[in-house]
Amino acid sequence: MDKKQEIIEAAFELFCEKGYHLSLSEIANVVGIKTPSLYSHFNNKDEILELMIHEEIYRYYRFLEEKIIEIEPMNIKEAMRGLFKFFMAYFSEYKRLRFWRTIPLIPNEQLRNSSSRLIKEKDSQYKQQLQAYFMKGIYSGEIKPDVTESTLHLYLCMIQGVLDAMLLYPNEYQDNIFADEVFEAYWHGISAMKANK
Amino acid sequence: MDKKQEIIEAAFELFCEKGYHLSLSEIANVVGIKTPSLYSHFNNKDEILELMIHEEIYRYYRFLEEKIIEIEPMNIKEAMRGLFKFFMAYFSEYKRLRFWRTIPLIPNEQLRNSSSRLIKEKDSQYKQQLQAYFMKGIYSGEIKPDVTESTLHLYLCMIQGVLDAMLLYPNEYQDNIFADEVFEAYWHGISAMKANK
DNA sequence: GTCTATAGTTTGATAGAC
DNA sequence: GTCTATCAAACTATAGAC
Repeated sequence: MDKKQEIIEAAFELFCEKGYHLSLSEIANVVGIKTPSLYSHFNNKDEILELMIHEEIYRYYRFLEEKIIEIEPMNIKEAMRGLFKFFMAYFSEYKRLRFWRTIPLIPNEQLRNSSSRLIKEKDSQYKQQLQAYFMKGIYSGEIKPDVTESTLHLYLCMIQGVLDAMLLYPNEYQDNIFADEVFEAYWHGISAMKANK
Repeated sequence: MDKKQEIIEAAFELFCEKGYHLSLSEIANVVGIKTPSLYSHFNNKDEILELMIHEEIYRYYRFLEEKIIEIEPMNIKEAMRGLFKFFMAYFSEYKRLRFWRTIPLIPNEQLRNSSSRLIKEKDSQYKQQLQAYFMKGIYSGEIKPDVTESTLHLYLCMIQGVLDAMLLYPNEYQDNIFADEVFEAYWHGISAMKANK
């Protein structure tokens, strides 16, 4: 494999574990070279981190876009459940949870900002698509007609909240029973159906 | 003021900003002494951090317990809204948001575990109280009778999710309009009242 | 309790041989 | 591209004078 890519992947693993303060010597050790050799591929530490972080962000949103397309033909409940399960599946790898939670806490302001900005851009794109699906669910009569778009925000908050629980209680929320029940509680609140026990 | 306490408070500020890798020289600088003088008050860096972190955790849950008692006589909607607003008020100080989000990511395993354990203990206590209030709301007819206790988990997830948005988008979600609307969307889903638009 | 001086380690980064 | 040798800086921590 390309050495440059190997370095980036090692940096990813270490970043998930140690955050911004991963050391170049650890990276070099993982890929089997000495620290100064890293400088044949990158100009400095931040360049490695920036490339690695942006790569994972793009990768994640590529997955998400695929999923968004996949759920498009479904009815709104199955679509929202499917997307919910996508998040649970992606973040069932604990290191990914740590990766995303670490980004807003990066001490290097420039790197933190460039990463946060990229996430915001991508976020607003897929949320617009989601918004459209949601409205369709209201028009089709699957969702109660009197819900506001804040109900979609509630959905997204719910997802973040479940991920938080998974971060604070690793091992305990792996089975996803907790997550599934929270989703059902959410759906129960917005469903137009009366007896969907 | 007690020098020891001054050190702890300086450590808190710096921890919120830089996480575990705050340096002793920065702490010493803030409180106006030289680095080695810190060792007259503490045995090592981790001891400062552990004391500081545990102190803030206790402080937070003391506030929370007070609030829990305060909302007890209210009807369930006002109680849940009041508690929600408590979280928003406490975490409107950005550094506190960073403090709590940093804890699960502390690289020092021992410190991370001792802190996480304390949080879990305190969490389970207040969640039991909250559970009791919630059930009361169901029995009193304010909450739809067919909701499960996962609906309470949804409430807690919602709170975490709103805080996440505040962390990723500082400045933008300060006004709390977003937060209030999400709460209303939540309540709308569980309220027994039909036309509470 | 606070200081100066200092030890011992690790870090990110560079120079230059091969 | 990778190495050895090396640098300057930062870090936690200790010894010992006052």
